[in-house]
Amino acid sequence: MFTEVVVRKSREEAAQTRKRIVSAAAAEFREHGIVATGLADLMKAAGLTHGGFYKHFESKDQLVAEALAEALDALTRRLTDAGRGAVATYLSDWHRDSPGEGCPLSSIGSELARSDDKTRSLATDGFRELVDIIAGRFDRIPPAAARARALVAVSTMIGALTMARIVDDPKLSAEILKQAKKSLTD
Amino acid sequence: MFTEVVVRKSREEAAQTRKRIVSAAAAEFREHGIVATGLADLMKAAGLTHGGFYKHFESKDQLVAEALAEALDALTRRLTDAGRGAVATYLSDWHRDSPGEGCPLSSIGSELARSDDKTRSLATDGFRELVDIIAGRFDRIPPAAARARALVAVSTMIGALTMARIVDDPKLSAEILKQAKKSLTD
DNA sequence: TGTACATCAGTGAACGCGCGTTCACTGATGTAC
DNA sequence: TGTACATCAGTGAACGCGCGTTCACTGATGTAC
Repeated sequence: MFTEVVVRKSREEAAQTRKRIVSAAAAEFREHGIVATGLADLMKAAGLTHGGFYKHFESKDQLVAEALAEALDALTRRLTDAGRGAVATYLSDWHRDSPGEGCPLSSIGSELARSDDKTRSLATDGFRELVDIIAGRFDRIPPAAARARALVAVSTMIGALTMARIVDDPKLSAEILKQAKKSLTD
Repeated sequence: MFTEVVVRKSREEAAQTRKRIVSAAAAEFREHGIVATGLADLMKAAGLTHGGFYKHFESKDQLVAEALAEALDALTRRLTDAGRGAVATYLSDWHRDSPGEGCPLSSIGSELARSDDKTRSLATDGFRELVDIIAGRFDRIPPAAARARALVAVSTMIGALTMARIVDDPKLSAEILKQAKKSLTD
């Protein structure tokens, strides 16, 4: 009969709660889409009730921006760590099958094009960083040429991953990833 | 019989109404996203009230499928007509600035990956057709190699168009389209 | 040091609203005889 | 042929539901003295 009605957390715990919400959002948005994900579901995924949301964020849009930033940050770190295997990592079966943990430019790309200024600005920064990482792989050609090639390579990676997920034929899906990998891994 | 040959006005009008709804949906879904587009808005765009929707369709999902089919059909016709200019047409400023009239794989790509079987199957067919059209451009190499190259080329086109729309820097957006065009138009 | 009080993270009900879907109804169109 | 009836596209109200957001409240945490 000891129903715990309210438990006020310390400030440190509150900061951790905030991070938990952002992480849950980063996963849910990428998995189910931004518009299709409700705040109540999101807060539940973070282990909270929906009413507390506005103690941490001003609006859903603000959370979208922060979740995108976290997702992009995790991606660029992962690809930087992968080094020469960055392209292969991006175009892997694991990445295709784990939209909730992968590149947001692919999993919510068409929704990002319709998002607000802050979110699009963060997406732009993330894309530029991806281009830089891939350009670093083309170290035998001049930087300007490497950047130009990387711009196309990243576009190919994003398009290929998106299509590999849309397509309902596993063989075609595998072929898309394989050919894209092959063409980008001279 | 005579009555079967003679066009019955009301039924013909109903058939036209149906087409108008599908066309309005094809535009609205591509412009604002599938989930974000309500049936009431859609029917209004087609000049009707929302109640009549289910006289023509079983569900929103069925309309999504038909609207996607129309959008893909218009795209493949446009690119076929463009001939050698297919890639340039796809990666044009006009296409970037007209998501409601262009390629659905780019404008609603991430939503299609979460759509039902019928819709994903249609998207798969559309993608295959695009690959065939682009493969036709590579007529100096063996068909199998041309197809492999086209698979990557179409992925690049879709990824580049998606990113050109997301990015908030007009110069970067133009550069994405330009470099993708350059790399695909040897 | 202990005590009084202010702060504020989190709860759960409630707000107005729009969603996809259903339904009774209308009235022009199509059919039967 | 005209008349009676059936059909059905389209209307507009209504359904239950979930949305983003607001709010009164709780009670542990943090602060002042």
